[in-house]
Amino acid sequence: MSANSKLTIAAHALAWISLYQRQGHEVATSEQIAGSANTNPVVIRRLLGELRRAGLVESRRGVGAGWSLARDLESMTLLDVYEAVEPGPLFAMHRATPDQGCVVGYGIQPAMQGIYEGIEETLRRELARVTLEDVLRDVLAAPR
Amino acid sequence: MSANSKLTIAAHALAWISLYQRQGHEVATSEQIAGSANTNPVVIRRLLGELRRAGLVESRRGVGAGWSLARDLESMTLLDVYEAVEPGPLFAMHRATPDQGCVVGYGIQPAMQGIYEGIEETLRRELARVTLEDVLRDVLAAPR
DNA sequence: AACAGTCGTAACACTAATGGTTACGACGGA
DNA sequence: TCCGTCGTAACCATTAGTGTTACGACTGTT
Repeated sequence: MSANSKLTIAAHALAWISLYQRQGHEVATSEQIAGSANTNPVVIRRLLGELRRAGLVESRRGVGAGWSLARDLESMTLLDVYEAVEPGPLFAMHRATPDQGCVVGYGIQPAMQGIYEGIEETLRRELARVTLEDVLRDVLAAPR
Repeated sequence: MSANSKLTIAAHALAWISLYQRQGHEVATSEQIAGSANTNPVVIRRLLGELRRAGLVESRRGVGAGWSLARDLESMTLLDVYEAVEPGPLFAMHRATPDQGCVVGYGIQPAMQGIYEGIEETLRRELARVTLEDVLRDVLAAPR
């Protein structure tokens, strides 16, 4: 499947910002976060831009600019982040419309759509059970 | 996320083969299935080849060749199909190793891996709850 | 023995998504 | 006015999925 690390990087960025703020700083820069995540600052800015549209973070411009949390980590779940950065459904239908004259071709899409909806709902429930505060706690619990 | 229709096409093919066999035919050809799914026979052969490796279907060669089910649809779940056609994990880690000198960079991967494992286990449980017989029933239940 | 139909698979092209990089204008505090 | 950072466009590289052509391998039939 997709080698999609957006959810991981987003969680990384949120945990980093929160920890940095707890150390007394007001905002974190995309360059600092990119250094920790070992990627490019533009990648971080793009990703945090999506999180800002979802109301999870805020950004300040000008000198002394950077990113800060818009809400408490406790109130943010992986589902919030997932919906902010992952647009489409988990499973896709046929690329081309199947043969509507065939019984299977006619009925397969409604059948699979119903099944997929149930599965994705379960996935969302699982993602909603994990807060970013949980993530940060797990991060700090890693053995040295 | 990934526009990945392999699971859908695989379910389509299995339902089609089963229905065709219930009508008295021994084997279905990749060309027939491709006609119903509106795709190329080679795509179907590749996909069914993966299902054969997983023990879900069998193929016969020579004249009068084609594909047949290796097991009853009742004993096949979407998880069997999913594992046969989807290789990797649902969520990926960072492309490049994060900064191991940073607390977050050091702890993020074990933390996310633990979380992701739980979520994927839930996904597998959901997929295992749906048999291909369920899928075929839903297909035939589509209103005309 | 030859033929014909179908699988098995390699090779290639096309598309879309993701991620990395450079560049540069916009913004706002000093 | 200057400087640091965001916002965003543009482009490239890589990868995965899909569609297509081609052709050898296999096997029942004639």
